[in-house]
Amino acid sequence: MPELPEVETVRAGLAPMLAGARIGLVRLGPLGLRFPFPRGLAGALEGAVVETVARRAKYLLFPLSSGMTVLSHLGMTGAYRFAGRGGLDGPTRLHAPDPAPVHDHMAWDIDHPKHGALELVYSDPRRFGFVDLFATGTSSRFLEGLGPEPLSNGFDAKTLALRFKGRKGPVKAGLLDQRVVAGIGNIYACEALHRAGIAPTLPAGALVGADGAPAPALEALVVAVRDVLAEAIAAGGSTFRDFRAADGGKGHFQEGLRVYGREGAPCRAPGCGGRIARIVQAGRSSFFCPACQGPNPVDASGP
DNA sequence: ACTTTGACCTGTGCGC
DNA sequence: TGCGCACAGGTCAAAG
Repeated sequence: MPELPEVETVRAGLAPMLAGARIGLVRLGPLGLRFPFPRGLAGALEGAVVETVARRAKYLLFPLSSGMTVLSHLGMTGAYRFAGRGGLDGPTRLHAPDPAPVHDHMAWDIDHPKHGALELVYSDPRRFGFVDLFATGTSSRFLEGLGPEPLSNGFDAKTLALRFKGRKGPVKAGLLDQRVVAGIGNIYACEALHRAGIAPTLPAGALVGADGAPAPALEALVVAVRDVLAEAIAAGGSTFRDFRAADGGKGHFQEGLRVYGREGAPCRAPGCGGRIARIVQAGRSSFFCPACQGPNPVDASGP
């Protein structure tokens, strides 16, 4: 489910309640998540103060006063919510989206200097999420090799050209490769390609000139990626199916989606008149407009 | 070295 | 109404 804008929305929702809070009792479900909970997780959390709530790519990071950092990935269906401590009558529980206790897998009692005693609950029906624990200042294996943050200065056409050069696979797969650029998922890959007018099937390497310089379309793609992610963050993410922010609220960027989930609907590009198509690439749906995307922007000046 | 395909799970929505 | 199937925002490991 959650891509960078949704994870950022979760981060922003957690931070005011969690940063500065001291963690009390930690409860971990017996099933674990995608992987078993790391050994020592509860011990690292209990008694520690959460220093900040940070994000890298689609990962949430909780650096603790104990010198450890907890990393959390939401998978497809992971969600955090706050509840009143110890039962159904806490005030924040009222905002929770229909709690389904069988899918609650982790809960932290927390004590915040301003907000008092609360419980932070992680639920994840499909259990594709996972948690890691590492010493602050070292790294997690999940963070190794990640590409640049797409909204940072480290992401530009030059660095993208370096990673796309010679790549024969489709540009859609290139955008989803977290080593190329970190945080883009299926929705925003489709949206960015549409905004840049690039067919998802175009080989990534076709956006790089023989001299390694980025083609104009690649410059456009960088702008499109930054724009769509920034707009989605401003809108609180996309609640396509079941994404919920930590306060239980829905994002509303799905209204701004131009291709994702719109198979058969008219293209929203001004004056286009095409219809959105869906194809499957690498086992995942790609939505695009055959009329205004590609098929081959780089060869426009070719033979 | 690279790219594609399962596998991991549960829930939902659709066609029959 | 009920059943079976396709599909879902993720990543990793194995197979090509």
